[in-house]
Amino acid sequence: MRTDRAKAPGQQPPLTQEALVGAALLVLERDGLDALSMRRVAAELGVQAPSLYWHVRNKEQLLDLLADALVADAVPPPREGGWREQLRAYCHLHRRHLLGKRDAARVVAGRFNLGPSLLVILEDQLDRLREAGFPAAEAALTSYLLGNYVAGFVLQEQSPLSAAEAVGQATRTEVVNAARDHLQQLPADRFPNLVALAAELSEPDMEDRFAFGLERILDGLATLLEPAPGTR
Amino acid sequence: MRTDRAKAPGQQPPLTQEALVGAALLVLERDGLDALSMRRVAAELGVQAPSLYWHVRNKEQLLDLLADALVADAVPPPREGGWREQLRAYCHLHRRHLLGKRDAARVVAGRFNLGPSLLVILEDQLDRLREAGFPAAEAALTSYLLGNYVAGFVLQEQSPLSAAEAVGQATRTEVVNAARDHLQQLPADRFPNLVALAAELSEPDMEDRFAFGLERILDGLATLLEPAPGTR
DNA sequence: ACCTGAACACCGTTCAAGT
DNA sequence: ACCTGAACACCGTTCAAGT
Repeated sequence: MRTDRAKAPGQQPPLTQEALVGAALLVLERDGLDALSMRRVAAELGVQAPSLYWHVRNKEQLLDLLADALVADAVPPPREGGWREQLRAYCHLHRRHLLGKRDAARVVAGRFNLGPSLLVILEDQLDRLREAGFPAAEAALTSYLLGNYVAGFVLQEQSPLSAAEAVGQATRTEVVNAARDHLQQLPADRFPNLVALAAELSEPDMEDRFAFGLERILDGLATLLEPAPGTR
Repeated sequence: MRTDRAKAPGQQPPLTQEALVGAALLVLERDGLDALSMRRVAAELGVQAPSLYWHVRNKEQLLDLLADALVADAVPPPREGGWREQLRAYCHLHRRHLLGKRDAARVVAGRFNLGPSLLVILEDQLDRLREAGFPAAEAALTSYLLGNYVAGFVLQEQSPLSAAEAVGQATRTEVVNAARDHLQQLPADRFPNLVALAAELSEPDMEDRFAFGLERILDGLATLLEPAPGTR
């Protein structure tokens, strides 16, 4: 085997943080997060693993940098329409963006690092929110809420449904069917709702689920911004 | 060293899935998720690592079981007050419950396995939602939304703020202060909102953030259930 | 300043072999 | 049926040593 070295033909590009992140992006996309090791990133650069530690404190820091790189090429929606339309577009784009990159949500979710790319997005979002009339504190809270919602949702969405699927021993629809059957065969006296809603619960139309949650949040933000007539 | 064996004085309790899960819970609470290895769980049971594979397909399956065990002792809120109060209480309890167990959100979030304990909670939630007048499909979507929100939120909340904190080289307030300073020193012409909102963005009053998002969601569900007067 | 070799202390998982 | 020993193919990280 011995594929460790001589893999990258030209290793003239100097080893920098950006080079590490580029290699990490490549490994992530090609091999997935579980296979993303320091050794493999190093091999991608034609270098030994310990060399990376000169440019990066540890793997966690590399993952922080990777997370920021994953949102670097996100494209904000056009600045037209009301704040609702803009936030909706923002979230749908963000979801699509994460879904387009392998294991992206697993890297991004639960990682609070204010990298340069994220700062640009955050600034843009806050600006739109302020312009829409959101007070400062509420704008910050809203931005956090939306980012959290999208990342958390896609995390679920990108995760294997079960250990069986993760290991490739069952396809996604097999798992879904098994789940529905399982729910339907529960004792109807103890779990009437699960039995009745077996299909809705097990068949994950993620598009619908995402839109549902997002519209609830947008509605909630609307009543915050424009309280219902007669409330004040 | 050799602490592998003879650690558990009585290994008479037969090796079962429940025993594995119990040991895994113990290791998780004591050593954290990063230290939760098959070998360590086995050691906890006075047994060799390969033995576990007789009772469990692989580590993923053990984590699935662990995730369900983590919500097994969740206590649903009292069944009094309107649906809003009940859902609010549900989510706050769920958050507190996850926060109370080390790395719990990291195990639970992004893992969709319908274990027995989760089924009980789901049934109870659906029942309350149906009783409150939610149509079947909306009840299922709402339950998913809330579960996703809480798990995703706590995942962020329980995660280290940066690689520095993870490695114990900086305290949480040090990281927060550094983040605030970083935001404040950004060029004010390009990042006016980040500079202005530096404090709000970097000082994470997680209690507030959680409540804010939750109230928005509840408001959104309210307008779904009881459309604003004059809308129809 | 930057990279390598060798090593340490681990991993998850398989599989023949034991009982 | 259930557990062990030994092994395979890996990990992240440190550190002296090289250039």
